[in-house]
Amino acid sequence: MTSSAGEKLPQVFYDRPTLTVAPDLLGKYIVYESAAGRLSARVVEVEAYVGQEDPACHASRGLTPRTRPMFGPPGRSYIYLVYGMYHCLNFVTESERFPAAVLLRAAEPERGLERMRQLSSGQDDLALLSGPGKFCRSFGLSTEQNDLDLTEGKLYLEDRREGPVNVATSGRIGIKVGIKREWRFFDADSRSVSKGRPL
DNA sequence: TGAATGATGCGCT
DNA sequence: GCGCATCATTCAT
Repeated sequence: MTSSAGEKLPQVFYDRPTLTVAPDLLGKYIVYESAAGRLSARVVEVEAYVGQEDPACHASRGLTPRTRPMFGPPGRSYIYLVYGMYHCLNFVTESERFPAAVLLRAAEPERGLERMRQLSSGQDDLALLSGPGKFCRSFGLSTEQNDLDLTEGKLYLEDRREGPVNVATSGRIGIKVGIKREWRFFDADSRSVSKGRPL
């Protein structure tokens, strides 16, 4: 195939318990073959949103047009608009009909830095992808990329078989319910994790 | 600390 | 159907 160094993560990677997939995503590479060139970044911060019993999960209010991707098969994208101006990218996990996903919160830029600077002018390179909204803006992602197959198309994750990541956990950020659950996972050695509440 | 900014979904009529 | 409170955020003041 045309893949470079890494291996595209297959559907079985996503078809596992969300709390297993989330920390496993740290150290993987998100790749987007956009019309303006190839963008890639190393994932350093994610959050898990698991099922209808999780009050912070969008799916807690049932199946709606917006949340439909989460109820679909694993290995697809779920992108939505938040606060009227920012987009958030999630990776759908677990089997079809069980709504769960991992929110990508931060990454370290790798390829396509010029393009990212163009899309998010005025940011330090290190801050380009340090937050869910910033990530989508710098990658040029919007609801047009919602519900894409991450195992087939231009948006996907790569495993480069890096060494183990120093995984740390904390409560999730920016939500009012379900805060007790320590379902935020980040690379403790990365300087690119998002701001937000302290640990 | 709060303003920007708009789709979503709930609770009414 | 219609209106309004709610938001998995960011940046400027």
